[in-house]
Parts: sequence; C-alpha cells; structure tokens
Amino acid sequence: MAVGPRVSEWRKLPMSLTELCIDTTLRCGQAFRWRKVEDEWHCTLQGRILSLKQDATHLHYRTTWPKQTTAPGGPAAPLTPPPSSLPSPAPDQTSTPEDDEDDDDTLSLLTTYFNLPISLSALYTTWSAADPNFARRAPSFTGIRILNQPAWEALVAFICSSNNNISRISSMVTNLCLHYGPYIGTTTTTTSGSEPLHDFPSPSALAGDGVEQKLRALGFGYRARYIAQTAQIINAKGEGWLDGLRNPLSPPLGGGGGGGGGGRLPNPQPTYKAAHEALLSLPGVGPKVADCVCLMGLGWAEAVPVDTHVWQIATRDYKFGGGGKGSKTKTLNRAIHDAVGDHFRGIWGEYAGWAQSVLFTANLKSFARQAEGGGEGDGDGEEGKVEEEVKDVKEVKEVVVEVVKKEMTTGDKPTALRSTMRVTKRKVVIKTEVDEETDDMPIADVKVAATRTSKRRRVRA
DNA sequence: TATGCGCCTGGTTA
DNA sequence: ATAACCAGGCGCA
Repeated sequence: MAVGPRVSEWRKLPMSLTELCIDTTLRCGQAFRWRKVEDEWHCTLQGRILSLKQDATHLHYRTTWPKQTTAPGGPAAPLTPPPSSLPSPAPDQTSTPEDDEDDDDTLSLLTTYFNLPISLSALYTTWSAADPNFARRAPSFTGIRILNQPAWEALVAFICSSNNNISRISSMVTNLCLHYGPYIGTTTTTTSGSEPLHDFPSPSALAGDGVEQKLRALGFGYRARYIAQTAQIINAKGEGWLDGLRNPLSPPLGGGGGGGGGGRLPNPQPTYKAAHEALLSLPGVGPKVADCVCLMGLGWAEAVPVDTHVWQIATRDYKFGGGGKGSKTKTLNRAIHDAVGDHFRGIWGEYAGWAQSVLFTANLKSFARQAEGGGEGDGDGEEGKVEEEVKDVKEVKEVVVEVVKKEMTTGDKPTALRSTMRVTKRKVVIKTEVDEETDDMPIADVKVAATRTSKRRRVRA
C-alpha cells in the first residue's frame, strides 16, 4: 500500500469486469509504469499516486498526494529529490484522510484515463457480430480497454518499445522516471519492501545536455538518442504541439478545456492521418510507434498499430495477403502497414484500435493460459505462463507418441496444435498451445492422452 | 520507390 | 554450455 503524507480514503465505483479489467488492461503492453503490489495497483499520474484495486462489482481507488502541495494541473512543482537516494517518508506524518476536493479530481482523472464513458461491452457486441474470429477469442479477454495516457509519456514509452519486450520496456520507463521525474511518494509493503515512485519527466527535463549518454549508461541502447532528440524537439515546439494533434472528441488528461483547447497553437482540423504524419517527423518514430501514440496518447481510436504480432494475426486468422498464396513480403513495409490497418478498420469500424488490442493481448505469450479459454479466473498475481507438464525422462517417448497420434487422428489440421519440449537433466517440460483454428481440438484431449502414460503433476507457475 | 542491414540489450531457443 | 535468434522497429545506405 502506498504511504504518503496525504492519503485519501478508498472510494469505489460500480464496475463490472467486462467493462474494465485492470489486471489485463494494465499488463497488456499499453502502459508500462503500473505496479501491482499484493492486490493493489499503483502508478504516479498527474503529480499524485493513483492506487487501484478491483473486485467483481467495484473499482476501488484512492489518491496519495506528495508532502508538498502541488496545485492540481499547475506547473510541475520541481520537488525533485536526489534520484538515487531512497526518500525517507516523514516518520511522524500519519496519513490523514483528505477532503472531497482531491477525490473529485481523482474521479475525473480516473474517468478520463480509462475512457470510462465509452461502453466496452457494447463495442464487444458490435465487434463480435461483425467478426467471428473476434467472437471466438473475446470471451476469455473481456474488459480490455484502451487507456487515455498523456501523449508525451506515450510517445517516449513507445520509442522505447522498438525491438523490445514488455518487461524491459517497463524497467526502462521506470528508470527514466526515477532519474528524471519528480518524486511523488513511496510504496511500502510488509513483504516486498518499499519502492519510490516518480512521476513521468517533462520534455524539458529530458532536453538537457548529456541525456543521451546517461540513458545509454542506463541501458537504453540506440533509443537513447531518439529520446533525447525527441525531447529537445518537443521542448522547442512547445507543449501545445503534441496536444494539438489530439482527437477533439477525446478529452485530454490534464483536465484543461475541451477539445482543441490544450495548446496555444490549436490545430484547425486535426485528423488521425495528419497526426500520424506529424509524429513520423520525430526521430525514433515510425508507422507503428506513431499509431501507438495516436491510439493511446491522442485519442484516435481508429489507429491500428501494426507490428509483427498483428501481422501474424492478420495472415493467420484473417488470411490477409490475398487468396491462394501468401504475399512473400517478409518485411513490413509501409504499404503493408497501411493495408493491414485499413483491413481491420473495415471490419471493426471507428474503434478498430480498441478491438485490435483485445486480439493482440490474446496473442501475447504471457496470456497464453488465459487464451485457452474457460479458466480465466485470474486476479491472483502469479499468472502469465504457458501451461506446462513436467514428466520424468523415461516417460517422454510415450508422451510424444500420444501427442503425435492425437494430431493424426484429428485429420485435417495437424498444425492446430503446437507442442514444444524442453528436456533438462531429469525431467521434461512440455508446453502446449492451441491455434484455435478449430474449436473441436481442445487441448484437454491431448492432456488426457498424456495422462495415461504418467502420473504427471501440472505446474502453473 | 523499394530491400537490406546495423543497432542496444536481455531472454529464449536450438 | 554457448551461440543464434528473437522481441510490439527505425533510420540509413
């Protein structure tokens, strides 16, 4: 739980898990700063710590403000302490419940950040009616919502995402905040120790001299130069430039005025395409990163970020690339990118990027167990691995025989099931996943076949 | 206007 | 064990 000088009471909001599932939404690769400690999620946002927990009927939230009061929405109060030193919370500062003013602001932030006015279940219904593949996969992945993140944060985070994986992106972004962002508070737990939380750094904080070198030293690799250069450009263009690319129908996080009012240089008629093109001018920003920023930072719901994973989905589940033979283009060029995006927009409509994130999450390896359907029942903090079977070495051959036999007896789709085996000294780990090309080839059948040969113990770790 | 390749790094696979 | 290879690309030749 977060401990800080000014901690509000827990408040709650009626919320079904099909409208919002924070366990999935906060881990599916669109936001990288949320941390789950025990059953609570924490993240700094707009100068405060936002803490969340969820049960079947409600979303519970509370706010922790830093010791030094910052005017909400005001200038970034530079209360930056030494970055690496562990900030010690004031010993005798007991948490005192806060007045309603802050909570009202927090509810507003929550509503905007999670795009709560948009009915997710209605969208799922529409997508499922239009797309059998979506209808097949979505039941195991409900409550996945596109977040309305600060555009600048989304820009930097997705520059970090190139040739990268979620866990490393998360550590990089966390490090960026730790070294350049204002200190907000500290999470403390009985089991996990404490962790200082810093807010996301401003463009000017990353526009100084030596940022690239320091980021390289922090392990950012070639992205260090992209971040430093982009920060200088954004800093020079002024804060309004990015927000001028926003969808006018999507409210900005800062709580400032309505559509188009964010910057001093209001874009007359911003469009998704125009925003996309403008972002491409920044170093480290290509078509995929630009679409991520459009979708998750600028409110353009029709933006469909096309990466290798989405390309896989398009070719595998939607037979993209024309009938007969698949296109031999192995490289994702710009034409392919646009064509895939247009294809999905044609199927799913104006919220295509939201639908894409559902299938994207279903395709993530870290959600493979959930993808098998049925037993989602998560909520605990330990999921995210492929289902495994551990066997003694002497039983391996029998298992292989059974699996192969099962593939052959099913006839037409031997590729529908993929198993990989990793042999260690004394045991064998079999990872199995189903392509779901056919519904009639449940993984359970294979498990039953394997059970006959051994007293296996199934490990879900 | 198109393909190929180098780039930082850490985890996974063969 | 160690070397490829991959991971939610981009920029340049």
